[in-house]
Amino acid sequence: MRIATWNVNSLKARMERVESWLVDVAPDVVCLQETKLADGAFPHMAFQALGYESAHHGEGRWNGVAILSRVGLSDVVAGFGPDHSDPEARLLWATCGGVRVASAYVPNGRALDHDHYRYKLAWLAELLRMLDEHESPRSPVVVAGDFNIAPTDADVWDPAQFVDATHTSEAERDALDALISWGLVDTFRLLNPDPGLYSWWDYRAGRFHKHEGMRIDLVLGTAPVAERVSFATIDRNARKGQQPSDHAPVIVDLNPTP
DNA sequence: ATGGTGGCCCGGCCA
Repeated sequence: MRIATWNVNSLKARMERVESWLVDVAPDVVCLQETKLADGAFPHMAFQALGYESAHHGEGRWNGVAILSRVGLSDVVAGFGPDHSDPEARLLWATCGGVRVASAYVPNGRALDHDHYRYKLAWLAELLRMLDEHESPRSPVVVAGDFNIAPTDADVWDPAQFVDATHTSEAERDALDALISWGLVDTFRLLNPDPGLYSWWDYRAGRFHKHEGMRIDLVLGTAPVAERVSFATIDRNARKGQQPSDHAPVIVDLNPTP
């Protein structure tokens, strides 16, 4: 089973690229972030024509997450569940091919002294609470998306540029470590230990061409998922050419269940 | 160099 995550930075602006990428890469499950669409504008039919069922949780102008699947899509839950509201559309769950999948768009944080940073930390705590209450680390669970956190300094081209900034702060990394301690594994890193592997590059200052980016898009999986990982890559080709997203997709292949 | 680019939708916010 091939599972991928991609922050598309507006599905409306990216739809042609996403469609040709689906044909080329042939993923079984795709988690999308930053669709920037209302639910009524989501192109379910276009994805169905390519063989994918889809679910979307959006609010229009900002945020928006989706899951595409050609291995089944059921038990869809938007956000943190009915009893725990989130003012923004950043989380969507579905069961696909025997795996409980979440598409997550973690808040950016903006700045360490900003309210949005406190929202980011609270949001990550809510995600952990939801995992604790509804999922088991002994079951196949994937949380994939744009975490807006670089797990270590090896995931940042120049850590000095992020001192006193978001994405690398101790509290953010502690929150990510709490998810890992719950029982999630950074599946990409299992097969790709080298530094300098990034999934996001700022549009400005030619960062992509200078290989100056960060690895902030993660496919986290519980042990029953991690032990099936056969291949993992970041699809840098999708960041090239005309009108790319500023993120590249992360692709992880799982062996069949034994 | 406290900018730069690109998305929203058309002035300013957000990443």
